[in-house]
Amino acid sequence: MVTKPETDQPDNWERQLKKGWLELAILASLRDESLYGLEILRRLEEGTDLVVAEGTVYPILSRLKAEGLVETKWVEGEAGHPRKYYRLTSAGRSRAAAMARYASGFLGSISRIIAPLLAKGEK
Amino acid sequence: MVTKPETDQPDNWERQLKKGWLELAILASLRDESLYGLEILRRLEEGTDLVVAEGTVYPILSRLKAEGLVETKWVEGEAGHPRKYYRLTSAGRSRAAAMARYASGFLGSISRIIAPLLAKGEK
DNA sequence: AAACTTACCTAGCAATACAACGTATAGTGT
DNA sequence: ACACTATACGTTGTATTGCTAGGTAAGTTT
Repeated sequence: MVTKPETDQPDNWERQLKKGWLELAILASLRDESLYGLEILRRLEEGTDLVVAEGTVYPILSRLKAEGLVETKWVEGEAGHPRKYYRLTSAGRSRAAAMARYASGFLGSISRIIAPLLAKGEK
Repeated sequence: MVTKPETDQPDNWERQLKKGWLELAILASLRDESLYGLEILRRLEEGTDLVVAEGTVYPILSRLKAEGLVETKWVEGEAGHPRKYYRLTSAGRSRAAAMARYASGFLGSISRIIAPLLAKGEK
């Protein structure tokens, strides 16, 4: 019989809270400059709580391209493997702005909800 | 040939951004009082941007109970159908506090990310 | 030429949210 | 007695997401 952890994924909910926000984070990281895949990944690790794996970022980038929110350009040289640089399209820029506006309201709601839970004494 | 909307679900990403946060919102709504299913749903509609359907709330409540985060009590009278009241357990209270702490940091990250996107002129 | 590094990509799986249904109890109208 | 409505709880199937665990490709180092 295998000792199988039943509810022993104490940070499962952490993963779930991040769902959907990666798309916004990636679009936001491309606002001012073109970046390539792994570079985006590193920006997210440094600047946010959104630590992700490669297998997470690339599918999202493919999706964004399929939706016409970003466009790509291969660049050779500089490094071993050629890099695929991603750039926001105008549609991507609009989407990023719309998501940011929605997110702003959403964050306000959540802030109000969790305020009482953050009071000292609640552990 | 069918006229099929390709990327015409303009608010699909809205749904995705909410993923995972309902659990926190529900736990938070139960902090001070016991509520029953539909009452929780109405609180969320009034107090937050988290407009949800019944088919969304009940499975989550079942999950929370299975995890031991809430406990239930049937109450008859008052209304037609007996109501199932949900109450936080001590484990649920701890979880709510932990999620709130994590969420607080997460909200900060997202705020920093989207700040440039909210500047006027971005539409 | 073998090993390492950087970079990109692709199944298959688990978890979530939702629409659309179904069930149960009580009250109201005729 | 019968249909109708309102309230409340529950379930099934589908679409979407993110992740683990692999694989491919190009160039540099030893």
